[in-house]
Amino acid sequence: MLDVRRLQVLRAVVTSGTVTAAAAHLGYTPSAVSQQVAALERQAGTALLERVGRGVRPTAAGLLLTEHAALISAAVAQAESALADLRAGRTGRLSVRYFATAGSTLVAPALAGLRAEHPGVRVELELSDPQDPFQEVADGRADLAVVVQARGHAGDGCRLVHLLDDPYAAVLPLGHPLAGKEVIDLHALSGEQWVGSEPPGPCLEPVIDSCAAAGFSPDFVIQSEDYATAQGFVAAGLGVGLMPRLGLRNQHPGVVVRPVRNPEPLRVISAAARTTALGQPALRSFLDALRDAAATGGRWLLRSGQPG
Amino acid sequence: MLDVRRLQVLRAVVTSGTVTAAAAHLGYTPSAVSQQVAALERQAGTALLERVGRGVRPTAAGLLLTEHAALISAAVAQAESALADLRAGRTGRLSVRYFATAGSTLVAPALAGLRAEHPGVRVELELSDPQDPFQEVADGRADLAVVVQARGHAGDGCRLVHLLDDPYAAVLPLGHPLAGKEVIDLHALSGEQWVGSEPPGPCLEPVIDSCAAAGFSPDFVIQSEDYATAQGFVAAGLGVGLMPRLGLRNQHPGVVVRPVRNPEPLRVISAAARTTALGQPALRSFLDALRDAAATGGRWLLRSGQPG
DNA sequence: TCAAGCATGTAGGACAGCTTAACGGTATTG
DNA sequence: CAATACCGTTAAGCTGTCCTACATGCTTGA
Repeated sequence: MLDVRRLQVLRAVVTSGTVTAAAAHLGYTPSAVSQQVAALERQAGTALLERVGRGVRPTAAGLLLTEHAALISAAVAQAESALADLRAGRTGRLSVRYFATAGSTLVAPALAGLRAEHPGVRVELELSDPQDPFQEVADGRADLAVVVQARGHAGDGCRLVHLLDDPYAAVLPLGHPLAGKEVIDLHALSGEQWVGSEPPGPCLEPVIDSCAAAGFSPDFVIQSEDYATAQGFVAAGLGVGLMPRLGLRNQHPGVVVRPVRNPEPLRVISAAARTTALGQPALRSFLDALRDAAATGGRWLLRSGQPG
Repeated sequence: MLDVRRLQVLRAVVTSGTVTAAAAHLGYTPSAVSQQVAALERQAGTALLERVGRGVRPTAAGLLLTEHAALISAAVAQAESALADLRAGRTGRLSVRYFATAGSTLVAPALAGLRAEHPGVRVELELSDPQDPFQEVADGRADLAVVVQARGHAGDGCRLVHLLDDPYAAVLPLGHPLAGKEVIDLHALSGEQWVGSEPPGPCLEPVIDSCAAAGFSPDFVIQSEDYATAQGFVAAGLGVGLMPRLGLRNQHPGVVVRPVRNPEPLRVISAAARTTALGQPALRSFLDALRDAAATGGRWLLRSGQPG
């Protein structure tokens, strides 16, 4: 196998014309260069330089290897350039997992911010069950996930970045007796029939826990899978519901939304990424953009919390 | 600058999947491989491998560098292949110098032989003044020269390979008094008017020297530059000449050619090549072909020497 | 819980590679 | 034509690199 380093030395000699000039150019002594070329000749099995007068001239084999050395050097330079691009975030891939209600408020503006800062980064978005995108991140199948923080989840080489506290609100049909109140005490809903709006998981937990804290257990008469459908059930008078604010940005005309207290259920929305991947500029940029989006989104949540 | 050797180690790890397997494949210990990758990570400024469970997984940067390592490896392999082709004589360039009368008898058949054995070798033929193609060979402007050996020419890093002794013959006009003899004594031409057939140089020297040995100095009444024209002058009755057999393969109808003796002038035709270039298979093959052509050409010279 | 396998550190020794110094050869200059 | 300066090469010596042997931490399967 030819030694690439020695090929570069040969190239320096051939382009410089003399061993001494090449040595000066490389920061070596002429002796070192001469020895390197001699070693390369031993590897190649052929003379590569011919002494002529006071200097040297490449043989046919030497010229051939010099040309190829240039090609190899270009390939290495290309690798370095690609690596630099990747390190600087000018290129690369970012695999992002998110869940439905986080899409429009958090992911979409964050993606716009990333695109502005790192146009060369290709983002692969995938809607995921909110249950365990952790594993996908930890396994490396994804680089970042927007998740609803569950109780037991201590990061597994993963770093959780807090984005937003998403409060749940009461969703009542128009004309419901409690619709007149500005803020609803959670216990006031204890006797109602309930429309469930999410499958068991981290999004349902705050509801169950808060109701338990208020001293009752909700009586689900129907179970929906998404908040739009659940609002339809509420509007149809099947019952009341508790839904997170992020799921209520598109509000059904047949329902009223009221803040809840004592306690106010919350779900914590975070971003998860591998600790090792945290150095990537593109990922950091996306995280920052997510935080920005969460801040503005949070302001909107607060405003909508006080209906006027 | 990225170390190419370490890139290959990284590639082995990524393709093998584990450090241990890569080490076994490379003939190293896992520790050595791990250290090499660590050093490469230091050079690259980024993590390239991530520990996952019991093995390792390449990061985005690691995967990128692995792909580029494959490209670089291919470039090196191509260089090695090209070098092997050159060494084996499957490719390359051969710059050949020759002089006019050697062309048809020596160079042409030799070239055919070379083509049969090394079809990939490109030959650059150039008609040269026969005076000093030595310098062109020594300087590397040519790889091989067919030359007329001069007296003082001790090779200057050049090797001379004897090809042919080319005897001079007397060229007489039809009806010349000496045309009836089978063999002509050189001294018999001492009183004649002479047609010179070559400029001063290694081809003229044997004529001058032989005449001096025969006790006279030729009286040139006209000087030609080539043998065809010189034969025309002889046929026109301007005088007699001494021309080498190789220059008489195309014989003018108005002349007769007779062998000469006491002494018989000779020019020695050799091939010159740099000693350092003597290892090239293509050059050796061409030299062998030249010797073959000289042998068959020599037989022809002998036959034509005894006109029937 | 134990054992096997993997990756990764640490210490030590072998090797490669660079430097210094000296030599043979070549072109330039007086 | 002699002297000089320059170039490439070689030998000897030393420093740094790199690999091995061994130990450790960690993960997975029995």
